[in-house]
Amino acid sequence: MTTEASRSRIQTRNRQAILDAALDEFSARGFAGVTIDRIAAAAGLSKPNVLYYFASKQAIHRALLDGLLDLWLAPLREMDPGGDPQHEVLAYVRKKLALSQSHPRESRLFANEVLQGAGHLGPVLQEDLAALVADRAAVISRWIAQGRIAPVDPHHLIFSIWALTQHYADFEVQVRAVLGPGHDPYAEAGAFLDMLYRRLLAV
Amino acid sequence: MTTEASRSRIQTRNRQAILDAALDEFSARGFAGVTIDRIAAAAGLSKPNVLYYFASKQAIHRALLDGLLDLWLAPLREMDPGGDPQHEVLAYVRKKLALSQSHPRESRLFANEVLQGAGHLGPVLQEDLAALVADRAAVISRWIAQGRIAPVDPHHLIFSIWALTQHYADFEVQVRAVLGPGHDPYAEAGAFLDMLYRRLLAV
DNA sequence: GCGGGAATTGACCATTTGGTCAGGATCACG
DNA sequence: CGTGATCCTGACCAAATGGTCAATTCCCGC
Repeated sequence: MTTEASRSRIQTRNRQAILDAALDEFSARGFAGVTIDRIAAAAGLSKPNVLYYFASKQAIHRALLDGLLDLWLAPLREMDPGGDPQHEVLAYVRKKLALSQSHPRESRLFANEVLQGAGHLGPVLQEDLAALVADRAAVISRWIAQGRIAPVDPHHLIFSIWALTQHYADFEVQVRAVLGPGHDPYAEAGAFLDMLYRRLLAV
Repeated sequence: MTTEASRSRIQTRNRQAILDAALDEFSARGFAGVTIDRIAAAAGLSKPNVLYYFASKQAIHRALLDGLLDLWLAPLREMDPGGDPQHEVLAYVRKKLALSQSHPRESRLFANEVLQGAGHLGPVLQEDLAALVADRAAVISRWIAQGRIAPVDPHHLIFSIWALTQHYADFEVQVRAVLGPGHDPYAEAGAFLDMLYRRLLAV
């Protein structure tokens, strides 16, 4: 097993360059649309050298996908069952939107993957993801039962947050085409979503 | 120019079979992930025969994309500026959700395309789409000015409708993984979205 | 500064794939 | 039925691509 510490400086640098280049490529073209040559060029390496660090194109893709779900779900994990319901949901929305803004490539990689049937993510989705959501949905249900937020379907509330926040990363070209220049999509989205969830959840 | 009427029965049938098979494939794997052979097999034809009907793989893809935007935007076009604001928005949401349910492949094809930079759709997006949205945003702004719905950013209101409805088609595997069996995602989504937009727009 | 493992590469290979083409089968129609 | 146009196919090609490998260069600890 190659541990993180056991890697030389060159290893670390080149592996990182490859993963970064690959994230660019895969998120913008999908798995099949990418060639190892492109990744190599973008990383400033030769093709055989890329294959010296990763066994195959698949392996690069997998390395990228591993851990992606963790990053993606972190904000949901951070939702505090003991906090103020309305504040917790709004905080989640804001964090998720910030994630779309700071990690649009990851968002698109994820979208590409799910869109195309989630081959590699499939099992993880049904286990980890479903479990986490079930847990959070239960928390939200409790808040509703206590009359602290308005009644809504907790699952679809979560879906709505995913859809609304990821939309700005995944459909960025469309958003920009529609808004035209001179707009800050994320700033406007922040205000809009804040208002939306305030009104939706107000008792 | 080959007009619709000038096509023989065989032409019509085979072109249709090819487009249908290609829609399956492209929506599920993206442009690069599809081979002409796969399309041919799915359509029950040989590869050269497919190329007898379409000049290239690109041509099939383009044929699919042409007209897609029209289908996609039809419900927005149907929004009646003279109607009741709240009813018009809710009707739009319902139609768009119904479209996701009845045409998930088209939704995913569109998502794939936009996600990957909208190469072919790009120009159309900036012209037709931007113009239509600008027009509808103006209508919504008027409704707000008249105090007939609550104040919201019209552009982001429209984005939210796209995001929330298309999510159920584009991320279907995720939605199903989270909900588990025994759920009717679209029925639940219909109720949820109805409530969401009622609360958002209530004066 | 040197020895050995790590890093890198040019050349190469097999397979896949988009696309062509010449000819054969089939159909519509007089 | 016959004939011309439409429809279809097997065989083929060139380019692209994932991946291999032997040989070479580089780097780091001694």
